[in-house]
Amino acid sequence: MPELPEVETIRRDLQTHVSGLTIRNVEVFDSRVIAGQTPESFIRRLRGKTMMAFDRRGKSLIITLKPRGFLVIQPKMSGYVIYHPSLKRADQTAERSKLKAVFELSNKSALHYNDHRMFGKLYGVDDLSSVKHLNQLGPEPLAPEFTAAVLTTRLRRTTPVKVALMNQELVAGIGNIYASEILFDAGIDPRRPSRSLAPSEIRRLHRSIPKILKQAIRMRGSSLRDYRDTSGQKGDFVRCIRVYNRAGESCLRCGHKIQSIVQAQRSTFFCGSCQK
DNA sequence: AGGTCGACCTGGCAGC
DNA sequence: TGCTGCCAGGTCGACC
Repeated sequence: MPELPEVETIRRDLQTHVSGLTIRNVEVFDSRVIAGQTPESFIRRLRGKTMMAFDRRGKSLIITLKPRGFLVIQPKMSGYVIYHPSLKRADQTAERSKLKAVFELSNKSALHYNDHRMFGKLYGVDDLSSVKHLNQLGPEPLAPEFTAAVLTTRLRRTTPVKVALMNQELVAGIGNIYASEILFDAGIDPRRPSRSLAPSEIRRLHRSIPKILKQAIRMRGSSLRDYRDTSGQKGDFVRCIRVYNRAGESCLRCGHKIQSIVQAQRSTFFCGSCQK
């Protein structure tokens, strides 16, 4: 799915294009994307509300509504949001089979929520505390509070460091691509128990996390398959990827073959020579 | 407490 | 040209 850099890209785009616009109508094409309520109650809750602020927590987008309420979008593996400056009929979009919900806005523009695997969720709530996963998220890795000391505490466990980085309760927003890329950048073997990292290694990791995430945000994220930004464009970070999905290819730093292993049921990619 | 595993879904692609 | 099996950016709950 969209990880932190992709959701942050969507957030910035929406803030630019639809801030202050009112949701005139909502259409839901598959009720499975609506979390915790019927599509009818979701629609009732959102209709007539004005989108005032666009925030991100981890991999979730949080839209603050006026006079009250929030729209939370959790795209998971394959969700993304497209902004259509002029209203289009749903059946005229190229994304028809992926289109799960349409938000018609006050200036005749529209937001389309696409998600072909349908793991993603849309929440319409009055109170953010009712969105359980948001309350369990660890610190934001780009916030000043995310210090090396905080990271040290968070990594005090036996879990392999790659698995720990992907645990949203320890740090919010890092997924499978960026966990591998961050560990390559820091020169740390993903299989190491996270508590075995020396202070100097934690400091390296602590520098690599924002470095890679910010670089990915500048490149507008990674599009391996589904992900698109709000104008339908692919993210460019794929050009900067050094290990993810490169099993058997040469390490761009040392020339050794990139290895692939499975950790916590997810593929991990690393260079056994550069990462110790 | 902390780890692993199946489940949730659809579709693209490699290999036969 | 099918068909089968595997794989995919995430998370949750059941189990050990």
